[in-house]
Amino acid sequence: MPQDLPKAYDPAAIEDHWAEYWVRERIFELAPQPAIPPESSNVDPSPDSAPESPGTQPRGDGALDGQANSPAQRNFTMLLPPPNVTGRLHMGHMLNQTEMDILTRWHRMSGDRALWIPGTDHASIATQMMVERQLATEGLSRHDLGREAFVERAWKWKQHYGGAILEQMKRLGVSVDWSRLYFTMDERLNVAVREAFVRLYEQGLIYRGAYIVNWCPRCQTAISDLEVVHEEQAGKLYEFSYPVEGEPGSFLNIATTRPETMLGDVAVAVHPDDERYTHLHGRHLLLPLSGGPGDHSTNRRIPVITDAWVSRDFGTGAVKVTPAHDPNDFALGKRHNLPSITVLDESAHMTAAAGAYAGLDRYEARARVVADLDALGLVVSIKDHLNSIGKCDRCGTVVEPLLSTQWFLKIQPLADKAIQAVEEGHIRFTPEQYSKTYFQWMRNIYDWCISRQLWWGQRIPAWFCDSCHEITVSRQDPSACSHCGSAALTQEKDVLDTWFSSGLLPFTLFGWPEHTTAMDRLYPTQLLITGFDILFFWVARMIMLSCHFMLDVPMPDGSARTLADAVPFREVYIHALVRAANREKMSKTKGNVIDPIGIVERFGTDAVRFTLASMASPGTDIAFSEARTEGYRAFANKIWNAARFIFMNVERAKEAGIPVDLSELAASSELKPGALASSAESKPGAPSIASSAMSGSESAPPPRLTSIESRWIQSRFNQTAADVNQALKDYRFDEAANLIYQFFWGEFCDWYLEIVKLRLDFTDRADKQATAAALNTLLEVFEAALRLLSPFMPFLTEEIWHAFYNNNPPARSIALTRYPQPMPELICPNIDSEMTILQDLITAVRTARKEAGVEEKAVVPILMRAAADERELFESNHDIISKLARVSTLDFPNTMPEGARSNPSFDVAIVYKRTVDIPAERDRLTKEVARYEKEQTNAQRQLANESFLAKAPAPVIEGIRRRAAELIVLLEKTRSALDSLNT
RNA sequence: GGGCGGUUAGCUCAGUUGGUUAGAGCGCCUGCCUUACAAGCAGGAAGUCGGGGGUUCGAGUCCCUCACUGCCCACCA
Repeated sequence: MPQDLPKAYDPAAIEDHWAEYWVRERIFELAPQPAIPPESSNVDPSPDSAPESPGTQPRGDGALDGQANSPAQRNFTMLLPPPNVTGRLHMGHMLNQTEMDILTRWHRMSGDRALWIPGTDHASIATQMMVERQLATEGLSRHDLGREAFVERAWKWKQHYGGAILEQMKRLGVSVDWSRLYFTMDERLNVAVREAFVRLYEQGLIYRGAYIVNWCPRCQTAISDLEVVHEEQAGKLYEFSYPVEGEPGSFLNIATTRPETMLGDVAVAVHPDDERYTHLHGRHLLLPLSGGPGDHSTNRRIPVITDAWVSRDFGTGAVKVTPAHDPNDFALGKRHNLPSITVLDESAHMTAAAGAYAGLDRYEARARVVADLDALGLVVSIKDHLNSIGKCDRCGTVVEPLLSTQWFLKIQPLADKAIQAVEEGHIRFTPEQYSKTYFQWMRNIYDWCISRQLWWGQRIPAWFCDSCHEITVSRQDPSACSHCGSAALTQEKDVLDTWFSSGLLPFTLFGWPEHTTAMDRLYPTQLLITGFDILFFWVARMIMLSCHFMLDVPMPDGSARTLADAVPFREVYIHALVRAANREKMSKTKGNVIDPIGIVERFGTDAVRFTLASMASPGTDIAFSEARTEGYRAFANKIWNAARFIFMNVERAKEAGIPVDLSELAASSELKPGALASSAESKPGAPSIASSAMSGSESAPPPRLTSIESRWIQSRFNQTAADVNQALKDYRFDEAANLIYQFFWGEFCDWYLEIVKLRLDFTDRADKQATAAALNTLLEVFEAALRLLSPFMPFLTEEIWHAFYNNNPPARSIALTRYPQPMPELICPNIDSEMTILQDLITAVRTARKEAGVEEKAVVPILMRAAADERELFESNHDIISKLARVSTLDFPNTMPEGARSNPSFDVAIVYKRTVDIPAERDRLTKEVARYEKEQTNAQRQLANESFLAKAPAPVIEGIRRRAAELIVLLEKTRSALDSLNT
C-alpha cells in the first residue's frame, strides 16, 4: 500500500482519471447474452427483495469482474430520463443522476443484472429554436434554407453541441451503459415511432381535425396544454355596449378581457334564466366596428343566444362568442351551430376578416378597438382585472388560442388502462401521494394534440391526396393514394410532439415493434426516477402508451400479457426540486442557478453527490447548501486520512515482519451474482484475513476477535450495513447517507481508530498475533466500509480501494465487488451496550477534566464506584480508558469524594486540585436536579395511573420503572453534590 | 375554484406503525497544532415541536380548526 498519499484529499487529482477509466474499461456495460429461460413468472414486482436473493448459481468462469449473467440474477433496469440535446446539466439532473447512480451501483453490487440506459432527446421545439437562433446570427431564417437544408443543419448542430450534457454526465461518474446510448431520432426509433403512429391511426385513436389549440405565435406551432404555463397577470376587464338591432338606443353590455377578438364575434350568449335579458332572446345585435370604424350601416348582425354555461355573476352576465379564438366559445359555437371567423393569424396579427384592422398586431389592435369603441360612446367601463394568461413553456410568448387543423390522440382509452395499472398496484409511486396527482390528471384528461408545425422532429407519416383529398397513413412512403390510387400525394408537413417518441421509449428501446430477446429479458424496467415536473409530460404518457402497445406483445413463454406485465416500469420514485440556498427556485432570470460542474470542481463530485443524497428526503425540496457540501468534503477528507493511517500501519506491520495477505479479504468481497447470502466473510471469533499468513505459525490457532473494540466495530458495521440496505430499499437516500456518515466518522474514526492504536504495537516485545488480529479486523472493516460507501462516493472509494490492494485489486472496480450484506450473527447488542458504558465513562471524565480546568495533556487518576459487572468492564479495559480519557490509575474506593459525576452505571471523580468555577458548577447541578425532578414527576404520575398500567405495553412500563429507580439514585447523588458545594 | 405539501435549535433539515430523556450537520462558546486528519480533536450552550381545541393511560406523531407559506391542476368571458 502506498504511503505517499497527500495529506489532504484532492478530488481534482483523481476524479477525471476514474471517470475516464470507467468509460474506457466499459465497467458498466451489461454483457449481451443469449436468450434466457423465462423468468417473468417469478419476478418480484418490487426490487425490494433483490438483495435477499438467495440464489446459489455460481459463476462458471471464475473471473471476478465483469457482469455475469445468471438466470438466478434479478434485473435492475432503468431508463435515464433523456436530457434534451440542447440541455446543460443543472442541479436537478445531478440529483436525479446521483439517486439513479446510487441505486444502480447498489443493485449491481448486490448481484443484480444492473442496466441503466442513457440517451438524449431530440427536443424538437427547443432544438429548432437553438438552430434558428444560430441562423439568425448569420442573418438567415429557416425559410431561407428550406426544410431539407434546415434539418441537415439541425443534425450538424446536434452532432456538435448535442453531446455536451453527456460529457458532463461522464464527469459525474454515472454508471450508465454507454454502449447502449441512444438518441430519440435514431433510425430504429424513428421506425418504431412511425409504426406506433400508424397503428394508433388504424385503431381509430388518432384523428385529424380543426379545433382550438394553443398556438405560439413566436414558435409558429401548436403546443399541447401541458406546454402552456399559466401566469397571473394584471389586466383589464372591458365592458362594451352592443346595439340591439331594430331598437335604436337599446344596448346589450358585454364584458371581455380581449377586445380585439370582438371582430370575430358571431353571437352574444346569456344564461337562459337570466331575467335581465329575457326580452332579448332571439333578437340580434349589430356588432360595432365590424363594418369598419366609419361605416355602421354594414355592421354584422349577430344573434343573442342562450346557454346555461354562461355565468350570471361574472361581468354583465352576457358573453361575446368568438369560436375561432377561445376554447369555450368554440364549444359554444359547436352547440349552437355558429360559424367561426378567424381574425388573428398565426403570428398574432389581425387577418383580412378584421377589416380595417387587418395587419395590426394583436395588442395594437386591442388599443385601436378600444379607442374606436370609445369614440362611438360604446365603452361602458374599463376595470382592473387579474387574469391568468397562458405563455409558451419554451419561449414565454403569450399563447393564442387558435382554430387550427391538427392531429390528436384520442386519449381516454389509453388513460383508462393507465389508471387501472396504478389502481391495481402494477405501478407504485414513491412518495405515495403522487399517485393522487396522477389520478387527478388522468381522470380529467383531454385529447392530446400531437402535431407540431416544426421541421425538426419525426414527420407525421400521412399523405394528402391531391385528387380525392383523402389521407393515406402508411408505414412505408406510399406511391399512390390508398383511396383513389392517385400518385399526386403530398406529405403532411407537421412533425410529432417530442413527447410522443419519448413516451414510447420503454419498449421501443428494446426493439419494438420486433419481438426481441432484449424485450423478453428486460421489459418492463424496474424503476423510473424523475422529478414531478415531467410526471404528466413523460411518466403518464409512457404508462399510457406502454400499456396500450405492450398488451399486444406476448410474454416470453408465448402466453398473453396482462396489464401487470405491460406496464413500462414497476416503480416510480419522484424526487424533490433542488432550490437555491434561500429556497427560491433556481432560474436563469433570477441569476441564482448553481452550475453543478462548478460546485463539483470546487468540492469534488463525491462531496456534491453526498450532499444531494443526504438531503434527499422524499417529498421535501432541497435547498442546496454549500455549507453542507463543505461538510461532506471534510467527510471525504476524513476517510482519506483514515486510509493514510491504515496504510501507514500496514507498512509498519511489514517492517515488523507481520505479513499482510489480502487475498482472503479480496475473496470475501467477490461479487457472486445471485449468491449473496453465502458469505465468505469472517465469522465471529475467526477473522478471515491474514490468519493463514502468520509468520512461522502455521499450526497456531487463528487470532481471535476478543477485544471489545473489534467485536463492537464488527457489530456496528453489520448493523449499519443492515440499515443502509433497508434505507436504500425504501429510497431513503438521506437515511442511508447519514447512517454511513455516522458510522464512518462517529464510530469508526472517533472511537475505533483511537482504540485500535493501542493494539497496533509493532515493537519487538509486542504480541505479534494480537497485533495481527487487530490489524486484520481494522483492514477488514475498513475495506467493507469502502464498499458500503462506494455507491455514494464512487471516486474516493475507487481510489482508496485500488491503493488498498496496492493497485492490484481483485476486480477492475470496487463497483464490481459485493455490497456489504449484514451478518446478523455479528450484531451484538451486549457488546454495543458495554461499549456505550465505556464511552459514557470516557466522556464523563473528559467533561470533568474540562470543568476542573485540567490541562489537556495532563494524566489524572480517577476514582469510581460501579456494580460488579461494570467494575469488571472498566478494569479489563483500563488501557482504553487511560488512553482516551488520559487517565492514570483507576480505583474503586469505599467512599466517593465530592464532585463525582453520576450515571446509572457508575460514579466517577477525577483526582485533581479543583479549580472549578463554583457558581457555574452549582448552576449546572441545579439544572440537572430540575431536569431529573421533572422527569421523575412524569414517571411517577404514569406509574400511579392504573389506566396506563393496564393499557401500556409491558416493555414501556418496565422501562419507566427502571428509569424511575435510576432517577431516585441520580437525584440523591446530584442533590448531595449540590449540597456539598453550598457548604 | 379544486387538489397536494410544509411550519421542530440561530440556519438547513431528520424524527418509521402514537411509547421511557426530540436528533444531526452548519453556526456559536471553551480548550487543544494529542504523529491519519486544523477540511482536525475534545467539551459545552441552545428547542413551551406555528396557535387553539380534541381523541388517548400517553401526542412532534392521529382528528378538528385557525394562521402563515410553497407547489400542482383548472375553459369563467
